[in-house]
Amino acid sequence: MLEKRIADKIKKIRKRKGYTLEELGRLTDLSKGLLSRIENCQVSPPIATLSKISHGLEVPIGIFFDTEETTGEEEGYAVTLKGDRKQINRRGTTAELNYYSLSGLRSDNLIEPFIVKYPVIEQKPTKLYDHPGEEFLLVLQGKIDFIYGKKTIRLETGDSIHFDPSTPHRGQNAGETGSECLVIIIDGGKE
Amino acid sequence: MLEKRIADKIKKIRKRKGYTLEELGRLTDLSKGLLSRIENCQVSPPIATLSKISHGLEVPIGIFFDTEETTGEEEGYAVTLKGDRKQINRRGTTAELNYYSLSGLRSDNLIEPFIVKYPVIEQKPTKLYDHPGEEFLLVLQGKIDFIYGKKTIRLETGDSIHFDPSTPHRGQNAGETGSECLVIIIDGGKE
DNA sequence: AAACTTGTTTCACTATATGCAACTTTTTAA
DNA sequence: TTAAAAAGTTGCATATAGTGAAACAAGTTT
Repeated sequence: MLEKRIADKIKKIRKRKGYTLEELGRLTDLSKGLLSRIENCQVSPPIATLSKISHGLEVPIGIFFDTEETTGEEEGYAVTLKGDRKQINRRGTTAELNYYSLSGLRSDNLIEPFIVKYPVIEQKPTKLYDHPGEEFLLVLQGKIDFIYGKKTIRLETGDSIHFDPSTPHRGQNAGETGSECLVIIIDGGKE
Repeated sequence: MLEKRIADKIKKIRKRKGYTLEELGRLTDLSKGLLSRIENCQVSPPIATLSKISHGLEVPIGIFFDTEETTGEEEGYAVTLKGDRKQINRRGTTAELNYYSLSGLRSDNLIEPFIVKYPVIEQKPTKLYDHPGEEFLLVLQGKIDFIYGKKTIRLETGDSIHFDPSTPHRGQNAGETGSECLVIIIDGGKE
């Protein structure tokens, strides 16, 4: 029962990361045969083995033992209804901008989606942000002046931009009404 | 290291509950000699054994693992104006669905953003897709029935879902009018 | 002091996890 | 449709976890 849950999780995460048994075997220093038997619940691996696997998959070992309710999280998805978006504070973010997370998934994910609402009136000039990874922005409502390095790019509703966020950047409202953007950030590997 | 932490926790809880090794042995169906070796970190017990211990101590097995340190987490941009979206064909995609790429960046990127337009009338039942990586979908217009494994999830305009695409999935229009979704796909590491 | 409790360790033995290689199944290529 | 390659499974030999009993080394109690 417990082993079954753990086995399923290992397999799911391995698949999500696109590894074969052999590749995970190389990452964990375990034979692919053993990994197969673990995923098929034919053995009860010792802690040391489970630890190797969690390292190979780059997930905290604890998630194998979470007894979380079987919401979508267990199944591998997380829905965020329009009215249920949670306001968040991203590091380095002014209080004036409104960020709403679009994902309830846990931290071992690549995608970090949220909605940013830009008020009509721009307060004090916000500073530019830069960080590793990759970023994508789609204007859902209103229009935006997107500052990227030394350039400013006008983006209207429906326009989008895909860019390297290591260049200092930020958006600011450009219309008579407030604007709304979908933003996707991907962490560039590890920190 | 990990075993040490677990060992210490077991011993601490056992002491707190006032059990001797022999008593815990009776509760768990394990020999006191073994329990001693586990507490002294001389063996790496399998999950099954750890499970017995957690039951005997009446604690959730997860607490042995709850350290929760999250491991890891040119111009460089490409704008796509609303009218300039390029129609594309994704592999394994029926011709009936309309895909529009949102990125002009070169191919070594993580993010693959596009717009999918679902027609009102569903043609022949499309087959489900599965692939490694991660996926995010936001309904821009209309409503969608999102099929994920054996579940079907109704998503209205503004709703979004973040999910593991290794489970077979697909969306289909659910309203009187056509629907439009933003979809972001991330390749799961290797190719 | 002796008797008792608790925990550690040793021994021979059994049960199970592991690596390796052979095998079967699935996927890809042609 | 085949043949070849890749991914996954399984059999076997070995290493390690697990058992029970008993010996040992503490610390308590009377």
